[in-house]
Amino acid sequence: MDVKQLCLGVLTSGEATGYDVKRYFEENFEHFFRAGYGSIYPALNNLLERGLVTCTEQCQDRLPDKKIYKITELGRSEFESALLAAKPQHKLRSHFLVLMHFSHLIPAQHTADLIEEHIMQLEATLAFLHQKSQALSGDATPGMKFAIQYGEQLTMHAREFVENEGERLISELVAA
Amino acid sequence: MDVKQLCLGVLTSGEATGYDVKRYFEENFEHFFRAGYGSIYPALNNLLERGLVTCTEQCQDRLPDKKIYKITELGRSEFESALLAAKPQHKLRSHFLVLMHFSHLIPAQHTADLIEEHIMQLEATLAFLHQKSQALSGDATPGMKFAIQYGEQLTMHAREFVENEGERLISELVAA
DNA sequence: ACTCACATGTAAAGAGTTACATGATTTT
DNA sequence: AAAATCATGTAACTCTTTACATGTGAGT
Repeated sequence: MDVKQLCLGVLTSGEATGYDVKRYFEENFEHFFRAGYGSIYPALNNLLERGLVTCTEQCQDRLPDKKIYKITELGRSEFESALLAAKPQHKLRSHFLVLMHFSHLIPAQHTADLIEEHIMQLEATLAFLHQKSQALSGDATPGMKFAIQYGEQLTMHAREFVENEGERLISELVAA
Repeated sequence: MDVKQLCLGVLTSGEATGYDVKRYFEENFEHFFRAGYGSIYPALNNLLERGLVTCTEQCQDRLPDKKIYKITELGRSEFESALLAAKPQHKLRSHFLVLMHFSHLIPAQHTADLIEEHIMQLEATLAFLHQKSQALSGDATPGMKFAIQYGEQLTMHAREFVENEGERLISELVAA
């Protein structure tokens, strides 16, 4: 499951430009898989070379040409194989927790600031996912709902933990 | 916050060999930051070159020589600066959620298997963190406890979510 | 005047993972 | 007899991030 395959996956729900694919990533995968233009555009060209997608160039009045990508039958079966072969990895990479682990080496105020910043980030994510979750339309599949609600619930619990235990942590650091 | 800096951080709590550093990663950072020998050994050599650690070679009877690394004053201040400069990123990368998002493209049974596998992984992590959390000794700092308990709590909530909503997801997929 | 949305890409650098390579000792 | 623990490292590969490079149109 790399960016190439994810782009293919995005294209299973319809034609899209590289720009559209990026937006799809942002709107649906933001909390568990991110990709920038620097990996999406090369990925689409790679899929094109391998015949997994086709590309139609559409000239636009004053804007640059659009390249509209469409998945082929080969691409669709390739994606389905990839789904069946993929291992369900699930990994957190948190500098925030690294910093908390070493919080005895920094001023307590700095730790407090980091915690507050982290809570604000969690709240932003939560606001986004909550709105997504509320706006789930009929064409969202059960799996898509599951992925969004997973993010929503877990982010909620993370905020709760960090709010409660964060305060305790600060007071213990100040006391010491 | 890369592997080099984390190695430096590990060495703030005492001398260690590359092997020891790896073990420290496994026992303390497993749920939020992982590193293999392939990044740890080169990292330690880099720190040595930059004078942030010193190295004492200790011959052993029948085993290969040990290289015992120790942080220098320069290393210590470098690490503290790194802690102050680090951004508290916190990112999940989940192929599991990708697979759930696209679960309408695979057999319901496969989704069920993936969910079960994920639950088992969560339970393994939970068992590990729970034991860690229970065994927290007096020399664990409040920050270290925070990082472990964060993992424990969030993994617990994740398991709860996946157990409940996973079953609902499967039944919705089967119905469709 | 500035920023956001639209639109596409490349190149270089940085980071991490995996496989390879070696070998003794202890435990199962 | 096999696997786990101790112990170090390299090389190739994969992957991602960041910066660069360019430009219009609409809204504030």
